[in-house]
Amino acid sequence: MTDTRFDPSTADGRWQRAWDEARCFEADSNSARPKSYVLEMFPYPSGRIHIGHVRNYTMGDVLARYKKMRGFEVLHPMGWDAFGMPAENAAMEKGVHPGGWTRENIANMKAQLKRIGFALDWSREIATCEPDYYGHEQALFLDLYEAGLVYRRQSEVNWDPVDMTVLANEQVIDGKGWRSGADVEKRKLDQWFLRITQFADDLLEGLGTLEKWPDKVRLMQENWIGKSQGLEFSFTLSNGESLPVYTTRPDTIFGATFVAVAADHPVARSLDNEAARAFIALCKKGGTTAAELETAEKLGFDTGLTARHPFTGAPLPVYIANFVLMDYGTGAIMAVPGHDQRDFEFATKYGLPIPRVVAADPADANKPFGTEAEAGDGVLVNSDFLDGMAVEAAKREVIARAEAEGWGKGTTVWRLRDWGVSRQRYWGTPIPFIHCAACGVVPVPKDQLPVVLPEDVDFKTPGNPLLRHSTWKHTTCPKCGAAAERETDTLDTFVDSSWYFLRFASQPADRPFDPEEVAKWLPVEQYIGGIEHAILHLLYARFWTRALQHIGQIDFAEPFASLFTQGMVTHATLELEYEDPLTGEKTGKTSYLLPEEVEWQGDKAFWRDAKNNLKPVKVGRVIKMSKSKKNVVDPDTIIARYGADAVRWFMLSDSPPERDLPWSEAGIEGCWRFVQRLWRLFGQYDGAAEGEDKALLRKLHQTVAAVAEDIEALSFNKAVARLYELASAIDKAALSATRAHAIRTMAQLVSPMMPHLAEEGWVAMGGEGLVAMAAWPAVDPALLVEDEVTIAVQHKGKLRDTLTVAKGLPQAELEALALASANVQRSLDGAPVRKVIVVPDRLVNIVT
RNA sequence: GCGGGUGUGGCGGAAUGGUAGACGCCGGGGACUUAAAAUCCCCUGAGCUUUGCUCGUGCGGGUUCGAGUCCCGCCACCCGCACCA
Repeated sequence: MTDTRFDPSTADGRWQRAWDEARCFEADSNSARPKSYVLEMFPYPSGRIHIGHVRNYTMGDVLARYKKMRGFEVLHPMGWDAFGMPAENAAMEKGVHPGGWTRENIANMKAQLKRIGFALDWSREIATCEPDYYGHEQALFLDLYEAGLVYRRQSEVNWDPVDMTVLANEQVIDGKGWRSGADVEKRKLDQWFLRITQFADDLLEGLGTLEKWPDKVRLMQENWIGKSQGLEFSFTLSNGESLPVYTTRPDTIFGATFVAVAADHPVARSLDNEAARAFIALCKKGGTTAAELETAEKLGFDTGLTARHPFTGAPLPVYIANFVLMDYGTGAIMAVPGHDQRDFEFATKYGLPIPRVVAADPADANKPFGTEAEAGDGVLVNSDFLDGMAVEAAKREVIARAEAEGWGKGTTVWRLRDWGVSRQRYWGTPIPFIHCAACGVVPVPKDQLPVVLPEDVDFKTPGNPLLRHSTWKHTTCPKCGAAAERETDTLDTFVDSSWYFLRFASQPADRPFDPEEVAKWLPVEQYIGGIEHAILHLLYARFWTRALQHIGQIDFAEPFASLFTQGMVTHATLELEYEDPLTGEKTGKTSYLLPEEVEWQGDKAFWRDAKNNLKPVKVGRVIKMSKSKKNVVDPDTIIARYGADAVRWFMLSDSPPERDLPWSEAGIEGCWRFVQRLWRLFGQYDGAAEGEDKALLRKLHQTVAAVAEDIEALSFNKAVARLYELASAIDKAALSATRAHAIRTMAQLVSPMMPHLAEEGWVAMGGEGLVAMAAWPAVDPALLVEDEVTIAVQHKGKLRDTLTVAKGLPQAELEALALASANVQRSLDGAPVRKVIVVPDRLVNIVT
């Protein structure tokens, strides 16, 4: 066999073509094998595959290839989350068409993915921006409309008054539009909503069945749904009107010292008062995000109205407050400054009283507050009939009294809000409705779908091109035939990603999916993606699946049986300080460098200038790779240099997959060396060698079992460590039939991770067919157990000695051996033994 | 601000409440070579009075024969917050 180096530049492409020709990775839904659906979150086609994608898809690929070797019929598809803002930004900045830009990006990224050797079923590829995808989405949207799950109402958006356009939250920077720099305003528009709140309880309950989801994601979703029990009641205002409020802390009702309403609350808007209008206008400034609202300084406006306290009859001042949300509860609150931080800050600012009604101990009833509210548990004080009660009992008591006296009732309130899906943008799925002056809002008949986006649009003027288009929106009413206008809002791209996993299972031309095929493949056995999707995407996909179940199109509620959230790929930032070209002095200005532009000497980085001088480079913090910081590596560059397998191996090594992975030149070099080391090992395969090596055989079987276990647990870093150990054991072993067998088995074991090298070695060692199609090696359980164990001997909890003994040695013998140890005797130094703890096959701890 | 997570040698990390630091990287020493690259072997948490002892898993407490692991209180960093995907 050859002793030259493994050459990925020729081998990678050769095997990628071989897999394509054998159509290895096309899923056959008629197969009798057990099925396994492995899915990674599909990418946005930004133009280039990011190293984070490589990590994500390598993990899924290892699992998919492994499952195939274990005899499963594997569905491992790939597609493109192809609608969204970046395409429109590119159109505005570079004058390209969003569709052309997106499709070109898809072609580039697909070629990149192919070069990494992923075992993907490209015959099922989808792009959400094509009418043969989004047309079916429009049909599903109409189905949900018929089921009463779609409605329209007014909702706030970020409005840029200079660009005359709606801004996304990320386009609002410090309350100003990112392009215009103008102060952003909140503006109300008629928008489309999905009734996700109808499934709130169900989505919450369903979390309990998702045993293979990370606890943290389930907890985040639970908190997001935010089920709370509270009291809804109405204050009578001094003008005679009634003001409904909702509180989750009815127990603290005697601590209420004021009432606050949202800026867009009817009570606020009805004030005939210049100062009030000015204050409401002030509240309209700034963005719409929760983070912004909650960190902004608490501001209020005294309406002059008072509200009558339901128990004491005291008049409480009514404020308009910028921290009260119209979307949650009733848009009005009873404020209890002692026991709510926001109310506390507000009361402090406006000099309102802060009484204590909950104390850790009844004796602390008049203990003053520090600089913060106390939201914790305790006993009610200063609260009339509630005094002495625990918080929970007091909540029940107040609700019971309110209900008995008829002025309020116990209510369940959800933090979860309905899903606003309207986007005032071009590059998205057109919402299939028509506005008719006579008939109102009319759905587009299904036989007229898809409503296709016009291609002839321009982005020279700001705003939605669909609104400006000369013909597109003009149509006729499907009901009365009169002239009418199309809806110009498009759907949130989260809608596109809420059902793509169904379309992968089957792609009929006349329907969104074939229910029988979906039943065969779904739910997804393993879903892999970033933690940043823990709430929105995953909750919306769960909702959409439930909605389809609700209308009888599918018969399961949860799309993803098992979820894994992987960490990011990170790298230090590299900064070079400019020097004045004439004087050579530092200018204080710096620029970021790409990792490939620096040279390392130990942990110091340098940049080589045009005159071949080395300039020191400042190595910054290790952070998520981002284009703006230039701390990125391009998958194509490193694959060209090291081959796909070394890159794949790096993605799996060292860092646990759920944690961040710091990219390093030294690390990828190490992976490259291991690729070559395995290649040399394959070269040592000798099919004619004789003799058994029991120790190596044991190590081999232990490794096969452990690697299988690690891959199934997605603990790739541990599997990698095991394979390093096995490689070292084989290296050290003398020539034998066992050694040859182990070398050949190694090709199978690394095949999910380094498939090109594995194929090349497999064929060189006379393996039949493709190793990608070979079976996973069998394990002999008898070879997994060791017959000797090492026992730790401790005295005073510290290690004093170790003993190597036969497995299963009785406790009394272990104890005797431990006490006989010279190290133990020296440590004991004659002290009397009080107690000996023996854990069989593990340790002996002597207590004195 | 609210919700969630993470923290172990110079670095990435391993460790069913039971020998902390597996495995890899970096570094040091050696072999091979005219030389280099490549490769192979050995060493590599800190300190000390070095057959061994002490300290050591972000910080401060606690439970336990025994704590990286369990409990309480902090600190730092990361993710999400509903129109980025």
